[in-house]
Amino acid sequence: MDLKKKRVTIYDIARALNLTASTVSRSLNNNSRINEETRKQVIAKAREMNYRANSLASNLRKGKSQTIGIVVPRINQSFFSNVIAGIESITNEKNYNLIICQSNESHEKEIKCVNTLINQHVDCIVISVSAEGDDYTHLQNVIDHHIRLIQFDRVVEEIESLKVVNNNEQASREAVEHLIKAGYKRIALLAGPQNLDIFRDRKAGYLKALRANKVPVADELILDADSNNEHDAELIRSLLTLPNPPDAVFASRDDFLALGVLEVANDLGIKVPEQLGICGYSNENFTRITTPSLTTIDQYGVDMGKTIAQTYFELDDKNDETAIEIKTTSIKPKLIARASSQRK
Amino acid sequence: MDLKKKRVTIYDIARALNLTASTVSRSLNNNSRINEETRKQVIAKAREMNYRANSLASNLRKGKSQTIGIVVPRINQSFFSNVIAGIESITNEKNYNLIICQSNESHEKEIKCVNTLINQHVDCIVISVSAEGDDYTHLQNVIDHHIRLIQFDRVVEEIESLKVVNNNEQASREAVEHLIKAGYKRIALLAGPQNLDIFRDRKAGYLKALRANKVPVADELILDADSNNEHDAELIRSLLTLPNPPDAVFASRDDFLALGVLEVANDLGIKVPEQLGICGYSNENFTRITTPSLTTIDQYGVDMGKTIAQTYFELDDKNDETAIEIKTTSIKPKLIARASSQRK
DNA sequence: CTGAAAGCGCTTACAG
DNA sequence: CTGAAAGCGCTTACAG
Repeated sequence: MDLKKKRVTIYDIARALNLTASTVSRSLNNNSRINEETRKQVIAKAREMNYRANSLASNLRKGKSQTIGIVVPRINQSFFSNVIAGIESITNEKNYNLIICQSNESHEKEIKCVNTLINQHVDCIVISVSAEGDDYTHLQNVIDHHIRLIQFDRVVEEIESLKVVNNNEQASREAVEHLIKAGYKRIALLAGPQNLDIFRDRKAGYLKALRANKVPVADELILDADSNNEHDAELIRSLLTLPNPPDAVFASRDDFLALGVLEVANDLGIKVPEQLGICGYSNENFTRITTPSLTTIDQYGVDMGKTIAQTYFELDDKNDETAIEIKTTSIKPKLIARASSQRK
Repeated sequence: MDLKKKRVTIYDIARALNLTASTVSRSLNNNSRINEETRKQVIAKAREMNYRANSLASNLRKGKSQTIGIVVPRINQSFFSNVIAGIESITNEKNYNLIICQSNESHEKEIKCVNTLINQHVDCIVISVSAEGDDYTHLQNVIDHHIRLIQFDRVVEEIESLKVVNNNEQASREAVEHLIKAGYKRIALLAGPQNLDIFRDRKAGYLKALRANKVPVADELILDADSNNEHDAELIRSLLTLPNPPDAVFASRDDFLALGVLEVANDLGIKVPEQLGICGYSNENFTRITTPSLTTIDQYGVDMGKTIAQTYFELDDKNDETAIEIKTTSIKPKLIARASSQRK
């Protein structure tokens, strides 16, 4: 006993107007040569009957969905929500839809998201991979199903796709040189999960900065933080209570880790920035409002998002699958020097 | 010249196995009485051929999409991202998909989001309306198209749908009574846009608290803040520089406004909490880390999200459209008293 | 347990 | 400019 009334279809409109579904469809999509009079009638009747197109049907027929799927670790981190906003600003004009999914940093969930998007026949999948995991056949799968793949920020090098990234190595190098210039001598690195390229690059930038400035590299000052905030405090505490502790920390994983450093330092009675300099990564909103405010690196998320969408539409215009250059677009991030890294 | 190879369909699998599409479909959906041997063969072959179901087709055929659409003002505000996380935790188990849209506080964009979701044939739309706007025919439209509508937090009373809300009046009353008990005497209210129920309720709670405690109501201490952060600073400055200024502010719109109060106070050299008490709303992540930390109200976003999803599935189980009670579930929010409201 | 057939709501060559 | 017909990839009553 299904009481649901059925929705109005183009056939209902056609019947009401003594036309065929073909004509109704053409009128609604203001496509080919249609009598202007007919079109107006159809549009009016459609409105009157409160008609809504069935995207499932039209997408199935057309073989494309005008939809872009986005997979990010977390939608509520500034960087990712900025990228999403950037993408949206472009797709809105083009009347494309966005399906946003979050992997919650779980590799398993990420695979699920990607598979769902493949099933939904999205035209493009935009992804920044989760910290876990090392098997990327699900990304290859996207390509194999003829869906455009665009990776950003946390990209998997060996998967051949369009990529939009920051120059992480350079930004990290600048950040560490900034700390050196501020007079810090024992600069620790809290690195992100080293299975991801971006975090390896940041570590490389750190090492280059030290070497270029003849600052000795101390292995005990280099620690890997996983993506799980719960373990941050212990890790930081172990670092700051070393017999010969650091006088600065570059929390290259993200600002949440930098905030953790600030909090543990407060806890231990270590003065920031006098006794300890801190630099984070990502320019999260909160970095501006801590005391002292946190030095960090802005990744230009909105610009990255726009670039991603533009890249997609450029290729879509060409529509020539053989000619895709697997190009990587790099955006230069910017050091935001604030109080946490400036000794009086 | 379309070079796209076509995807594998159930017909391809059927052909490879000398079966019919019917049998393949049944095997893949492990539905009815299918020979276990056949099923195993089909599954194996599907995997071998890298088959992916076409959700567009199956949803079109089934007339439902196992998808829930969510429309929120902003995905990167703690409260909304918590609600989304809560919904996700339930829908994940049930293998439902989520389409997340943000209205960016624009009424026009909200209408566009809702219409897109209607066209996509989602089974349910979960929405918290934007601050702008007073015409809600787009919500009525959802119902008219036999899509389940669930409103939360910022609900429109006159639209008959399921609603999951906080008791805003009570929470606000408690917040203001907390300020009174802390010794503040001239408590200002920065209210949110008064076209929305929740902000009217919060104002009502404020007024009740004052009256119940025989604190005089001063009209010049009650200001409406719109949803646009850009105007906050001026508004706050005008309030704090009154000839007879307030000694506390309840920023009932949200914590961003409370943060603005803290910043303007710092600017003006007004000491918080000694000279000025502050209370915000929503328990944004950053409220914990300001100096002083901000008193606020936790809305239990994750719980609200879970309740929303559970409510949907309960009704879905009944599947009896006539018997829907248009019930409203209310969740009691909780005052989080921190340093910004506690005089030494 | 399996097959043949219809149909979900569209769009689009093909005719006229 | 409009119509008739096929088909997108599935699912599901109806037979057997």
